[in-house]
Amino acid sequence: MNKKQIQSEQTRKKIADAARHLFVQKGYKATSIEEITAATGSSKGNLYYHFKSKEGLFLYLLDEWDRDWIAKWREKEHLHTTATEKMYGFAEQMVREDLNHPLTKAADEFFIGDDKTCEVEDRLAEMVAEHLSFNRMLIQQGIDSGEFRENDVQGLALVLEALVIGLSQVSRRANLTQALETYRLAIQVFLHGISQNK
Amino acid sequence: MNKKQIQSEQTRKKIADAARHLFVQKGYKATSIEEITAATGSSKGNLYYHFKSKEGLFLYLLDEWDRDWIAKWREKEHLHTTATEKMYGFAEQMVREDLNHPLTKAADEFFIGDDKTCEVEDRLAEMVAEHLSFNRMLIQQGIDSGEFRENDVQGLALVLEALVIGLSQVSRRANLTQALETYRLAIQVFLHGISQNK
DNA sequence: TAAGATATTGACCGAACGTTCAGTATAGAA
DNA sequence: TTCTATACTGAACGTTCGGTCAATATCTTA
Repeated sequence: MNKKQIQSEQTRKKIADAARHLFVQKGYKATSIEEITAATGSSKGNLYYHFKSKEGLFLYLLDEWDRDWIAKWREKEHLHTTATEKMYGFAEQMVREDLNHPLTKAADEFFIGDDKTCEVEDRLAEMVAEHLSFNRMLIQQGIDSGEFRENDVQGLALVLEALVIGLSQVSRRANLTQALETYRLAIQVFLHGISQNK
Repeated sequence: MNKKQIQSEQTRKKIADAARHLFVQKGYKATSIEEITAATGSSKGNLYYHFKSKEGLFLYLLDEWDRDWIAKWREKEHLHTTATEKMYGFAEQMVREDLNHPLTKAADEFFIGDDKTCEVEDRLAEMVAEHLSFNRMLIQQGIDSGEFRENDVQGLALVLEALVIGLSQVSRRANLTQALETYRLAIQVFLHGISQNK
């Protein structure tokens, strides 16, 4: 690869990294192009040379995030045998790789806002569906193995999604160990409940 | 009261209602003053005659919401005897009175955003603390009565808060019956868990 | 009814933001 | 070295938005 191509790709990566960090920290709308370029040191025009638009940049980050997440999950999934273990692993990856990932905060802005492009809307709907499908699979697995009680799987998938989204928001300003603790407790509650009658 | 005063108060209420509806539906930033005035039929200047600023309007809505919520809760609290029943009642009120209340969506925007006034920041921190305190009380009550297993109360309060926040987001585009169902299931899971081993 | 207080209007302002573009710098090809 | 495609710059543009204000309408009071 050319020296120029390498440098170009580095710049692209630099912009993407800075943007990801800012989107995650401040949300989509609250992050300005100017801030992103200020964080990279390169110029506004250069950002638009590498990315079609702000939406396009965000979309790129979503895709990247999605690919990374699934890859990392597949890497570690086999370490967990039971569905219960998988659930804790799921929570752990959520916190470790992903605490405050772009989706949680920014996707919501897109869903509600009226300035979204069809392309983004479709992609987001797709991602939420994937999430719910993932949750359903995880839960169904536990039910099949007898770990979890028979129940409304779709409903539980939704509840789990809600829990994860809420946890991400509540933990946004917490440090990693605190967040991990809260996530673990949440999953523990989700799995075992707090009811006394056993 | 004067005819003029009555009309003025009606206008004020009309603006507040429209603003609440829009904030709840679209979030804080995404809702423009122009939209609010368009929804009320009155003018921009008139809004600024009745409210100090956009932030002031939002703050007013938060206070109003808070007062209403607590009043309604106190009204119905005695109907529930056990902590378990209270928890369901809590969820029901959340959905019925409050599905997508201003706090959930907009408070998050304020917390992260850098354009917040100290006054708003303090008020929001106060409200979150109140929420957690409320949750703690509810949970502690259940533990004292033997309904809930002994556990980390502060942590559980945080988890419950996360659950409620997440549920509100997930249910934003659902109808009331669907939302109620999801909330009930979530509380049921929170209370009893999904684990098989009893 | 006249004067004054109160309520309402909408054009306007300045700042912020996403986006564009004419121009410059640089690395590889010829 | 010269030429060209690629990488990059930053001033400028159009739009949006929160907020202001002088003018006007409406109601109360004396």
